[in-house]
Amino acid sequence: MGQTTQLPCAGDGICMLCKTKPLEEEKLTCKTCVTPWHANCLLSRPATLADTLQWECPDCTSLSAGQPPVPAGTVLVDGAGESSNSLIAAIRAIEADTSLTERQKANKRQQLMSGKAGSEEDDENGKKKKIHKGGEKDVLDVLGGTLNCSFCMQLPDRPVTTPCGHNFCLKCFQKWTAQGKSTCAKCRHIIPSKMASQPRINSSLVAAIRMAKMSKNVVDGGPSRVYHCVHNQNRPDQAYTTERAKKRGNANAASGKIFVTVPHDHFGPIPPENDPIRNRGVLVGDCWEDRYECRQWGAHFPHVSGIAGQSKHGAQSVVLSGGYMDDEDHGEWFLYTGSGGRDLSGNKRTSKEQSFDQQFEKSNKALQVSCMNGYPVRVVRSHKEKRSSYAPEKGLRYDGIYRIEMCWRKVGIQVCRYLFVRCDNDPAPWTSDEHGDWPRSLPVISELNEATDITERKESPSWGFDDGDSMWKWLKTAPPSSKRVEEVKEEDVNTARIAIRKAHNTSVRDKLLKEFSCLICRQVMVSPVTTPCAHNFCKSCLEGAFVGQTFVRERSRGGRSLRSKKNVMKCPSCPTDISDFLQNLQVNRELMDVIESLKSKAEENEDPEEEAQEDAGGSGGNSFAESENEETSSGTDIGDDLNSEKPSEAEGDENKSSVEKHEVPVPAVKHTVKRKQVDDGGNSSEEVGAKKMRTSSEAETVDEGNDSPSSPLHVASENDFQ
DNA sequence: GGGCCCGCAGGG
DNA sequence: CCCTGCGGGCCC
Repeated sequence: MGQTTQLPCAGDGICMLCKTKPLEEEKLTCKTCVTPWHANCLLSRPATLADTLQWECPDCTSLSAGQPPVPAGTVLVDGAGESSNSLIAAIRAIEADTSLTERQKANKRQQLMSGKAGSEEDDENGKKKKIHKGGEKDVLDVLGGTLNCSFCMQLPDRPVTTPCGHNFCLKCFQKWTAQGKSTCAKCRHIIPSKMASQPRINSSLVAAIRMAKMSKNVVDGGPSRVYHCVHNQNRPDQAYTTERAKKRGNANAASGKIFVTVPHDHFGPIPPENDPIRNRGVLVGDCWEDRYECRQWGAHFPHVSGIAGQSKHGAQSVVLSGGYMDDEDHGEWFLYTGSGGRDLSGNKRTSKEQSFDQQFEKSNKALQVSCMNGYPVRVVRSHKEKRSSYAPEKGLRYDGIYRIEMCWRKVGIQVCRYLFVRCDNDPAPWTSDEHGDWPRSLPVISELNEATDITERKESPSWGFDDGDSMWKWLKTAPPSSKRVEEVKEEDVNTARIAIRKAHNTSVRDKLLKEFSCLICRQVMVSPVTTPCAHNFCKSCLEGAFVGQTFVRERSRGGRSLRSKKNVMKCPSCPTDISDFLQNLQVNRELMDVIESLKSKAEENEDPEEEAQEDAGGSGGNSFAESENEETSSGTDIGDDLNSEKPSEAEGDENKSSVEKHEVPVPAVKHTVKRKQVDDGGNSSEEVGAKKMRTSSEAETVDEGNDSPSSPLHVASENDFQ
């Protein structure tokens, strides 16, 4: 794997693409990052000696311009040519301005990207005005650039945090480690190898940057619909702390109630009108504990299969969960492998080895149909995809709409392959951008050179970017559904809505709490530390959590290490061993500064939250109310209310009764599960399975309580492609 | 952490 | 009705 893109030479000088050590004259050094590259493996090489000296590598080109280099012959995704031309032209103009220093150029580029520029093309297009109302002094101004990534000197994009508390862009960090560097670029502390190989995005910092960018709005209690993704990931890992986690038995559970009213063959986003319970639809960043919950909210219906689709109709959604080793995830685009070709004998559901060829049939055909028609495909990422930096820490997360731009069959044991490219109006959960996707050019896929059955879309896509509206939408009518939709009872909707609103809160302090609570003390973090697994705690809380346990240092007695497995100290939020990290806790000063700054801003404007709450209430927003989650889970509020009306209803032998009766917002659907009996004779008492229960409490993702129509696409700014 | 195996849902 | 499947719990 890893053959798709262009890669530099590693620390040992070996080209990461062709794995050979290039001759001196085959080496190209980037003028910006000084990384060596193998010229023979580049898609386009500088033509003259002068060009060679001024050569900028593909990474830097894409980092600075937010756009990958576009080699000759690259297909442009629709719209890119038109709409982003002016932006690209503006970037080129900056680059060409010899009166500017590199630093000034970077600043200008950043302004351009973040929509603050107020420059020519704003007026030209007249559609990029909204976000920054005037030049108010926001949190970022106050911080004066301390948050910037020390590689690119810009706000960290997809921020990752080293155990020593320093923050970088994921891309910059990866480039650093790819050169064989194993120490922090800022303080030279050692970077643990696991973090170097699998850096995880620090979702609190994503939130911090988003809030800082929009700090004016935050204080207004204003829109922040993009946050909901974050705190969900950053919540304590209930699987290790609560009763619910100890409960077992979802393995063979029946599906719970579907809470949305879209048919199973519905294409595109789940809109608010099909979400009678929350009236907000499924938003980018929504998280679920498992595939059952994901299914209940309509993001992806099949509970084992990774592809939802019908060969005649098209595919509606996919899940990325690492089931196929060839998959490659670059966030805004990824390569997906079709299903099939595996030996499932022995009553298996999955298998690792690809034992025979796949064909474009069934689900694989469905994906191909979606490719050819340019249908929107919902994408859900699972924590089980361990190799991706974009995977959520736990559970599953809705990452928005993608389109399949091409598909083909790969050589070897033939598998169907699909190139997915993001095209959603909301920003991806890992960016701190305020805007969604802008049409982008396709990445270069090297495996295509040896591919067969290459399929590309011939006609215009059904889902595309409308230049007039500056947004992605249906350009053709959506394919009609052939499935029936289950209704949701009116009174249940109302009951649920009231219950949800009860748990709703929108004060600034609550928002800070949601995003920045320490997972131990549940207060807004003081002196935050970020673990290598990207969880955040107060320094003192984390220290306190292990105070009873004496850490046995790694010294040996009689040659034998004292630290056995039992002495390993696990992150309070996940099973990661953080023993080493605990030995030398470093505060994430940059995160701390943002939080402090936001906090003091919030305190300045303490009052106006009441009205804001009123307004927001109308949209039926809800929130997690996560701070009480352990004792009285937020969902139980709802469940209890409803259950008290209908006590012990689904108690019965037929497990599907409640489903068929549409006991709607009952978040807890009960069902029985038969357990396999292991030989020992007639013990009838145990053999009928235990009652299993699924609650939806974890499925309630946060809504910032604001669906104000002013939210949408703001500035057209270019998204970093890879 | 790896292997095993189950019911269930959905496509055809 | 049969076949498939990027889950999930459990046991080791």
